[in-house]
Amino acid sequence: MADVAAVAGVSAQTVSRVANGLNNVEPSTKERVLAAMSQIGYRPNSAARALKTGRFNSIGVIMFTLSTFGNMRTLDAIATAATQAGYSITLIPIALPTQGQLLGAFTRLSEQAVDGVVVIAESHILDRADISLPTGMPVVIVDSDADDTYAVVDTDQTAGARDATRLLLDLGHRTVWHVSGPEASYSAARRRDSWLHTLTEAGIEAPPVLVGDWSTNSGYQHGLALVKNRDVTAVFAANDQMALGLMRAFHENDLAVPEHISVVGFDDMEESSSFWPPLTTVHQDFSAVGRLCIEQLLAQIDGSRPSGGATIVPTVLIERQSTAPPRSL
Amino acid sequence: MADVAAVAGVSAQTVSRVANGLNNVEPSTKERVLAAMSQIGYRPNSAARALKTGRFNSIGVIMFTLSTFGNMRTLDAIATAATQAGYSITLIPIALPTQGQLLGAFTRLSEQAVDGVVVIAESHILDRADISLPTGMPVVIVDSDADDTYAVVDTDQTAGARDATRLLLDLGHRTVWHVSGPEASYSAARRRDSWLHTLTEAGIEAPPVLVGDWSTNSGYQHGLALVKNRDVTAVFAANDQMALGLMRAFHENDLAVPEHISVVGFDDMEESSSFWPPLTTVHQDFSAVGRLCIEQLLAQIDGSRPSGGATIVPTVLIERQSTAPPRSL
DNA sequence: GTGGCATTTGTTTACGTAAACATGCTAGCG
DNA sequence: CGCTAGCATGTTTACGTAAACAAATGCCAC
Repeated sequence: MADVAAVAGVSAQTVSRVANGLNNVEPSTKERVLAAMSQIGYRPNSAARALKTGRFNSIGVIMFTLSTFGNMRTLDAIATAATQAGYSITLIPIALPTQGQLLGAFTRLSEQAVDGVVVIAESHILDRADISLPTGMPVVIVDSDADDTYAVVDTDQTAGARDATRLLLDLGHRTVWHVSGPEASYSAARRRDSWLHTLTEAGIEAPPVLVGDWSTNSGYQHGLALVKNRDVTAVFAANDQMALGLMRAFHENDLAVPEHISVVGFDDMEESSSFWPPLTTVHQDFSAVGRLCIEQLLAQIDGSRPSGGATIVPTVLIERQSTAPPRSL
Repeated sequence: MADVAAVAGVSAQTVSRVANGLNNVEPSTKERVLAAMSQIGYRPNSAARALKTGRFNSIGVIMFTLSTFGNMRTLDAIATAATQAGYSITLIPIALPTQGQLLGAFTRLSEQAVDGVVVIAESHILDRADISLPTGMPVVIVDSDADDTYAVVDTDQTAGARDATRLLLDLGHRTVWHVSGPEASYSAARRRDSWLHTLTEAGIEAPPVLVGDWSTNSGYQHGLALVKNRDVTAVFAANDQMALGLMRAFHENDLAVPEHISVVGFDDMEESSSFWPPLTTVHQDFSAVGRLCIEQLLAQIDGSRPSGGATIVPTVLIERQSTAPPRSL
């Protein structure tokens, strides 16, 4: 900066003003400074700027895995919204959600240059008392328990699972089986609870929960088991990938979907409409989740909003061709 | 830091030494400093540290979209590898790969606190003379043209597409149709060229290229058109999603896969083994690509390696149930 | 014509840290 | 016993920037 100032024949402060686009600079001076900048190849030093202003213009995102569809889409939306607001994204992935890993990530993050944090946790781990973010750091949590201290943004898992279950009941199925996500996942738990509640409310005793791990293969394995039970006419899978695995198992055993068995998923991946048959599923608006995360976080950062409270994004049930009334009707 | 020093009764420099884990500190002193740190809740200021050391311990990633399978997997691998090496990831997404957007991203990045950049470009845009990274910034490019100036890491698109095409020819198909990725994509171009070359080499005149956009739906649309041409017995799609769309169109029109038509994809998504039928495809090792990116970038950062040169990651053809000899055989 | 105000530019300072250098102390050796 | 080497610790300084304050100029109203 000093070099630029020397070339342009002005003070460093004036260079700073030009760099920051302040308007109280004579146009001719500004031009001279800009010329000097490009001549020298001046690049502002963000470290120094951050040191001075206390702002980093960056948002940290802690995730357990990028490799699930929902997390990826959420990250995409967060990144897009953050970029539009002039923030960049600092990504801190955690391979295994062990406590040590998480603690490490938070420590790292506290040393990182971020103005706020989005945690895409998918588990109960945040409840642990021994884990804490640096005091005063704005936080928004996605897809996890809501401690009142933190702001939470999430899809309406409950309504989505209820709609999926009801659809199958309304079609005339006597009961609905459920392939859930893993035990540790909070959204899996909520989908399962809502499914259970919907059945109970209808006076139906629920069949045992089939616990999967979100993967296509776990759906396939449960599908192979279900094939042996000819009473099964309707299955609600907690995500589209497991629904796909189920359908593969059914196909391989000559059980037609939806003629013999109806299948409903959750997520509405881009591919789901091209599965065979096209999958009836619960659409999640990941873009809205990401957008709201940034919105809330920025509000916390500029101090215009307290940290607590939950924001729920509605779901939409998309009926395609994997659901039909049971054959006996 | 000054507060910590005061509480511990030492100088700020000693606090700094403790914070950086230097060993030339008396154990008792160290203990006192650590106690003072946790009492005060001291967090090192990364901006000041970066300002002083010139190192940010962060790697920038410029991407056009997170929403393709390959980009997401690559990012995941990059993030994992970077984290293990003690670096965090700064993400800069670009919604539309227009020149202005890209320029803006590079400008932003040059102001960001990064020690190096990975560009996941998927297009020719980098060739533009008017776009340049800050001089001296280490760069690795994935999935794009190789200007000799930059290091490039990429999947062996050519071998993958050749293997896919050859498989179909070896099964006895008289020709192989191709649904390509979008014009602007470099990897799409290479897969198409390799398909074309393989056919030509076998003395077969290639059918017209069907240009898709990676999406399931574009595969579906081309599939609907292909159905009308009963001569088509084999299709190679440039990614798994388009292959899925193709199969949907074939199913809807009672063309059995692979009995009537064989389909091969590219990518080997997790879901592909559960498509109906399970998809024969070309497996890409995205983890290796990500790992190599970071490896090369870190080597550039510590100065142990010049910037040029390409690294190619091999592919593996995975035969599943979407391919078979043509019916006439 | 003079006082006051707005506008542009310059000067000083501090952000939190780590490198470079300086100091003081202890131990080991002849 | 005195000298030096080595180690723990302290002091000074600079990284690049922007806020706060100061100064210089020009303009307007009375």
